[in-house]
Parts: sequence; structure tokens; C-alpha cells
Amino acid sequence: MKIERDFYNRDALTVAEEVLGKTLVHITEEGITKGKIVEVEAYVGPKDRASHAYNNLYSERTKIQYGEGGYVYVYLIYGMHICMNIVVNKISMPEVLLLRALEPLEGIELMKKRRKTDKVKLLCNGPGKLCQAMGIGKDNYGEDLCGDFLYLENGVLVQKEQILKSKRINIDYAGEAKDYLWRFTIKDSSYVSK
DNA sequence: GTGAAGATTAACT
DNA sequence: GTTAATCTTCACA
Repeated sequence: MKIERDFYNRDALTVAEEVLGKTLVHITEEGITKGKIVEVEAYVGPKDRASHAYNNLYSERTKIQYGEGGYVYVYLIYGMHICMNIVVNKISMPEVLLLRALEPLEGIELMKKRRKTDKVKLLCNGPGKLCQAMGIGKDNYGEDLCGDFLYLENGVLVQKEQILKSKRINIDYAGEAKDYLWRFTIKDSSYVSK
């Protein structure tokens, strides 16, 4: 079942815990790919120096974060990799969840072709990798997750005890914000990023 | 108009 | 553990 708007219109830390175990679905001309979300990070714009919307910075790139939850925020990093985020919370609240890792469920052959590797565990264990495997690019910026081509559906239920909180990765430039425990992973999953 | 830096990855030593 | 690849975005002039 597709997840509805209400799920996304809440604060980032709450949605981050509940989104673990859900299934990301992308329907393209090449085929369908699905993956279970096993790792996310929360970015809360106004008070998070690691966020692109820190201090309520409003720009061409961040404007989608100020809308309703349930939309896709995509950006290019280091000139070569795409990262996919889910916009959450209500209008004028710039909060997003960065998808960092998936467990491949369907369309694995297609993922292998896109990623040019045969090792299933390396298909989606990083933010840039999962976008490549799922066929997500800059064209998906602003896509509605309540639409018909890219959305989340209910997956397995994850117990609270299975959720691990830790420091976010690769944001040493962010000062005090780098110590926030805003990275959420499913304990013992072998598909999380390194 | 110009320049610096980055929510990463893969391939090195 | 270290580094190159590579280009958009933002800040400033």
C-alpha cells in the first residue's frame, strides 16, 4: 500500500524512525525497482549546520524543502553523485531525510546493469549508489511521492529495539551539528553503508 | 563574472 | 588511510 501525505507532514526525527523498513518503489520505462530502507539521516534546516537550508537559507535549490512533506529533494554532490532526500514536515519547515542505504528487493537485475556490478550488497549501500541503482536523477527533483512513479509503500514492521541511532557521516565541516545522533539504521542489517 | 567547497565513491598505497 | 574525479551551487565583487 502506498503511503499517504499525512505520514510525511510530521517532524523529521519522528518520520526517520518510522520510515525504516518501508519500501521505496520506482517505476520507469526500463522496469520496476524496489528496495527496503535500512538507513536514513535527518536534516533539520533552521538549526542544522550540515543542512543546505541552514539558517532558513532559501534558494533555487532548497525551495522544495519549504513546501509540504512527501516531495523529493535531489541534488548533485562532488560533481558526480546524486543524493535523494524525502522532504518532510509542513509548509515553511525545511526538514528532509537523506536516504543512505537500501536492501534491494525487486528489479535486482536492472540495478546490476545500472551499477555495473554483480554484488547485491554493493548495489544500494550508499547515497550515491542507491540513486544510480534506482535510476533516480536530477529529473526527479520535486517529484511527488504521492504520485504513481516514485513512492513509498508499507514494508516490514521494525521494532524500536531494532533501530540504531548514531552520528551522521561525512559532515565534519558542520561544527557542533556533526555530533547529533540523527543517523538511523536497522540493527544488524548487512546492507547499511560503510 | 569569478572562485571555493562539497550530505561521495572507487581506486590507490 | 589517502586521494583523484568532476561540476553545481552559493557568496561576493
